[in-house]
Amino acid sequence: MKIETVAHQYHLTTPTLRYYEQEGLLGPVRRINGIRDYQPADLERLDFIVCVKRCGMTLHQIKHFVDIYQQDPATLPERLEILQNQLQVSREKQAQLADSIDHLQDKITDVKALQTTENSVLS
Amino acid sequence: MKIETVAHQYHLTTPTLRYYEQEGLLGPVRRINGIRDYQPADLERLDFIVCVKRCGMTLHQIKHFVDIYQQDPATLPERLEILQNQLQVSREKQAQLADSIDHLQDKITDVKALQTTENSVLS
DNA sequence: CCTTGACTTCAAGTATACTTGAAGTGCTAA
DNA sequence: TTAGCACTTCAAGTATACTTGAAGTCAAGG
Repeated sequence: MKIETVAHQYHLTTPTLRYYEQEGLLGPVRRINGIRDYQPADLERLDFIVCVKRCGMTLHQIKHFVDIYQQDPATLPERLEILQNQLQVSREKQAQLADSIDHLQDKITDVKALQTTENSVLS
Repeated sequence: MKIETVAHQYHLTTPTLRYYEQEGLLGPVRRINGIRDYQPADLERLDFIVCVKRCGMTLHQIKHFVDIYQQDPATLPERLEILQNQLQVSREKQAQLADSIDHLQDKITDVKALQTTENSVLS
């Protein structure tokens, strides 16, 4: 699969994909002419990248993970620890976000009340 | 209330508070000697800043909001629109985060399964 | 054949949000 | 009174994540 197709499917830009590659997060094979050819395994990894990035992992941390992902068996405990750690962090984020959304709703209610007051003053 | 106290209470640093002020998000009164004195109204605004920042609003957007907040009544519809817009964005973020957390949990299950396989191979 | 458009590399630029450093002022407690 | 700490300003530096620009290659269609 070509870079443009991948970019489109993942709602990314082609420079972003090249940037991720430059940072060591991806490494699609190349055709003879140098053109990137994304394989299913690359897309699977991209799924993971998009997922953990949304959870708040930095590209640097993601790189470390994909690095140890290669050397398989010995790194399983570390991989588990990283993922569990990230899960905890993400859950905290989730709780904070839920809280902030509540506050935002309260604020909206306040503004709506103010608007009503405004209208009654004008009438 | 002094800057250090505020920073401590909001889990921010004093340079961050000064930076927010520089960006026009806050404007605590000063004592004669120039020292910032945060009033309850400033803390309320800081509550709001922390809240919408967690929802994903940029400092730039926050500044715009606090700017129109001053000139009160005419800006009520715009304020409402901004808040409602942000609420929608935040809810999308929330949904994506929930989704990513699910994937993360699946990944953890996978790694745990791999570890068990590893163990059974070794035994 | 030659233009068009997607691909390539590499370097430099941008946006956001802080952080750090230098240099100085002023209250407080030994 | 003097040491020390928190306060001040202003400028410059850092981290993260891209984005943009320049210059060039290559395959397909008119």
